Amino acid sequence: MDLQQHLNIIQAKTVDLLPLEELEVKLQRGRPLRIKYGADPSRPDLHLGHYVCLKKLKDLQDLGHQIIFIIGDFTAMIGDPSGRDQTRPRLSKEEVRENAKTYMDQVFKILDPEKTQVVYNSQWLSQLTPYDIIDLATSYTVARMLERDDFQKRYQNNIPIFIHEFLYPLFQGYDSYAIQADIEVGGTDQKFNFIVAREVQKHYGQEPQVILTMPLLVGTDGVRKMSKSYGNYIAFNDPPEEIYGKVMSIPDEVVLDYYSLILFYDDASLEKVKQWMAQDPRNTKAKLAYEIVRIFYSDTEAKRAEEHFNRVFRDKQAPEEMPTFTVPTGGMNIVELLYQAGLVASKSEARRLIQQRAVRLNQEVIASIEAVIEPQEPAVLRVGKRRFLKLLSPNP
RNA sequence: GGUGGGGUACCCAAGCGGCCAACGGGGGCAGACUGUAAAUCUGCUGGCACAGCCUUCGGGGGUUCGAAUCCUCCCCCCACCA
Repeated sequence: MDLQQHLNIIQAKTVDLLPLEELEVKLQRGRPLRIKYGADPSRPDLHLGHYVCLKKLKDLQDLGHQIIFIIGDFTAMIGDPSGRDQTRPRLSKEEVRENAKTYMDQVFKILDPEKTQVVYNSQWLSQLTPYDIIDLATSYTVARMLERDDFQKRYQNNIPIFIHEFLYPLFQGYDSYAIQADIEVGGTDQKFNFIVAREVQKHYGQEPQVILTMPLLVGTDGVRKMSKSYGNYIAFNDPPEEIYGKVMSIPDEVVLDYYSLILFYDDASLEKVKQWMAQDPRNTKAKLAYEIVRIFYSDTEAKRAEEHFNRVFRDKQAPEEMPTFTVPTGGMNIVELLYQAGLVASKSEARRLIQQRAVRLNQEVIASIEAVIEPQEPAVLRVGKRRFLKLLSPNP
């Protein structure tokens, strides 16, 4: 493979890749590059938004470069309050370890564990003395810190910025120095931090890293970026049917984004998807859903998820598998039953749903909150579109 | 350190002694329509033993027949000044 091909793969789907010249110089040396990726162990649930970067890491790994995964345990133990409203929970060492394990289990669905190095940044950050920290702090100015758009926004909107939040980008930069990163990969929201890292590396006389940012994936609401706190995410650990269903529910406008950033379709292929989308949006999306399930599971699971979806939502049949509940002899009040079976969070919710004609027993709407359900088989209770319960008779 | 403004349900935001489980918007849930898309229309959105009762308006104490609303102390946030 020549340099240009190599570069093309690295460059695919990136937003920033700079400075390009420095990357070329690094590549020309012929040695594997050290690729940094930072993980936040306070949020161990990975979702498709993370996948965009992981896919990039995977491609880099396949090109023979060394992936270095930094678990930001130091930050997690201190409790970084950035990202607005809530103070992040401070985690104990044990919790961090556990989260990190959960995190990496998911990562290794994509990356090759044999070729991935995992390190904890407390290893070096906790060694820093006040002297070291002040020295580190001389590598950047307050004015430049305030350039960061989220700081700027907060500053303008009277949302507090804490001193230590200025320190985090510096620590992140120190991470780059500590592991001698050649490239750092992350979402575009990380660009600022990556730039700070370059300054930090220079401060210590190290060759600065190249910045590689990936687009942020829009969430299932089609509006905001995918994020756990917005509840618009598709998690690595979601069951196959869940992933399939969530993909089917994304707005049409973002289907192309997903083909591009998850499946990494090139421009020519995307053009075809675009046409297909215009003709048959339903199946264009179904294909997407299938492929995404396949990434995290397998062909078999993807097939099963598809069948499940078609059965339940297209053909409006009950799913093959659903939770069960044994109705006691003599019957049970419907409100009580829904609550005890865990289909609703409270009895009030059960009453509301019944009054809204959202509860069905074998296709028949149950309209009265006084209704008593007798043991019978086969019987399927359904709440709304997606909550199902199989009723059983007590064993004689 | 001083002065002024502010903390209300998942989020934003009204209310400023009883008509307040608390206007309105967002989000969410449900129904109709669909491709479980979007858009649109409608209803719901604290709990329970549900024409009633219980808990909720930063925290504690108090005034009152009655407080999210008044007094007091405390905690937190913001702005300006120093």
